This record gives sequence, structure tokens and C-alpha cells, in this order.
Amino acid sequence: MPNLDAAFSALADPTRRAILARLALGEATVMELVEPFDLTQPAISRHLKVLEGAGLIVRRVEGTKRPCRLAPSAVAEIDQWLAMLRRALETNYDRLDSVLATMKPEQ
Amino acid sequence: MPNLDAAFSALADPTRRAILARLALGEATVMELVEPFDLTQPAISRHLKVLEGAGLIVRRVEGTKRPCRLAPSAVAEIDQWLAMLRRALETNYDRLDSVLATMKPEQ
DNA sequence: CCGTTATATAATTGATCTATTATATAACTA
DNA sequence: TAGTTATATAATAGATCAATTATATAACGG
Repeated sequence: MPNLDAAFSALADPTRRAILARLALGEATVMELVEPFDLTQPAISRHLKVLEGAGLIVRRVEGTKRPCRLAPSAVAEIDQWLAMLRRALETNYDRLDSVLATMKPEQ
Repeated sequence: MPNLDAAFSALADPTRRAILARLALGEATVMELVEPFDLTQPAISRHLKVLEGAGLIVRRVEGTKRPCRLAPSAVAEIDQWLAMLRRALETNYDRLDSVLATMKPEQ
């Protein structure tokens, strides 16, 4: 799954997570996203491109502005993959629990 | 959150995700994890170090072997962070729904 | 003790990432 | 139309990453 590569590595960067957190409050233009950071506009534009490529945001054109907002698809894909780990963890815990349950009476 | 950095970038690599998928089936030693991949043992050892550093796996010592298994903490932290995005996405969808609901009668 | 097995670490190389500056484009505004 | 604003792209430098080979360590089996 090449999308998972893109989605997870997009999320690996704290600036990009902060951008997503900002977009969780609602749509924002590029300059609005530049403002809170100590980074140049091209740097933010690049981060946005990465987030868009990963399917984590979408952009529309509005005159000279390109407001960004969160997109749902990538999050769903990540959730789906993590569900596999969660299931495994639960299963292993259950197994551990039953091992402990078996041991206790004998100790 | 520096742990999120580590966890997401650990998950960004397809080899590491494959290792986790393998561990979802149960504990495995380093050599057992090397076998299915077309990579050298040092390469896998490095990936395991990254996964351990991210809190995604734990290892125990068993003679000369170091069996690895999944660890729950990092997944929980990731889930928690993604929950924020999910909430925002739902909220935005609700908003869109209500906008559409408002528009329809007038169209 | 010795050779083997399981794993880790170091040095190195090539690739990828991130940020910067400089510049381009395209749409508003006067 | 000229100047400004919003954004994108290119060139580039420095940092980090991932893989390899070579080597170290440490436990196990005879």
C-alpha cells in the first residue's frame, strides 16, 4: 500500500501534524497556515503538497487563494491498518491473561 | 509529542509495517524476521531498533535470542491523536450536511 | 575450550527530506 | 495597465535515512 507510506510519513512531521490540527478547526488559506509557524511560505507550501499527496487534505481554488481543509480518505486507510495491530494486541493480551490465569492457581 | 514523531515515522516504512504485520501473528526472533525479507540481518536489526524506540515492539532476552512482540503503548498514542482528526472530519461533514440540507429546498 | 549461531555495532555510501533564497505566475485593486 | 497579494516552483545546501560490508559480542553445543 503506497498510500500508507505517504500518509504515515506525512504524519511523521510535527509541522504537518500542527497544520492538520489547525485545519481541524476549519478551512485555512496558505498564508493563514504560514502565520503561526516560524517557517517561510515556500516551506509551508511544500508541506501542504505532501499532505495533499497523502490524501490528508484537499484544496479548492478561490480567486488567488487556495483554502485547504481536511480530507477523510487517508485517515480511514490508516485506521484500517492500525485495526490489524489493535486486534493482534488484544488477542495477545487475552492469551497472556489466560496464561496468567493458568499459572496463578499453581503458584 | 516526540513519541508521535517516532511512531509515525516508524510506520512510514513498508518493511517495518511488514515486520509488525508478521509480529501480529505472534512473537518472532530476529532471524525469523530476516527470513521473509530480501534484506541483511543488520538491516532488520536496525528496523527493530527503530520499532522498539517508537514503542511499537518490545524484546526479551532468551539465551542468545531476542524474541520480539508487539507493544500496545504507541498504538494507543497514535489512536488518540487520530481521534482528533476523526472528530474534526465528522464535525465538518455534519456542517456540510447541514449546508446541503439548507440549500436543497431552495434549489 | 572451540566452533557455531544469534544478534549488535561501526563505517560508509547513496538517496531522500527539509529549509532557504530567488523567481515565476496569476488574480485582484487602484 | 501597474503594482500588490497569494501561491507555486526551481536551485541548492545540510541533515537524516536506509542499506551494505565488516566486525564484535555473547551464549550454546560438543
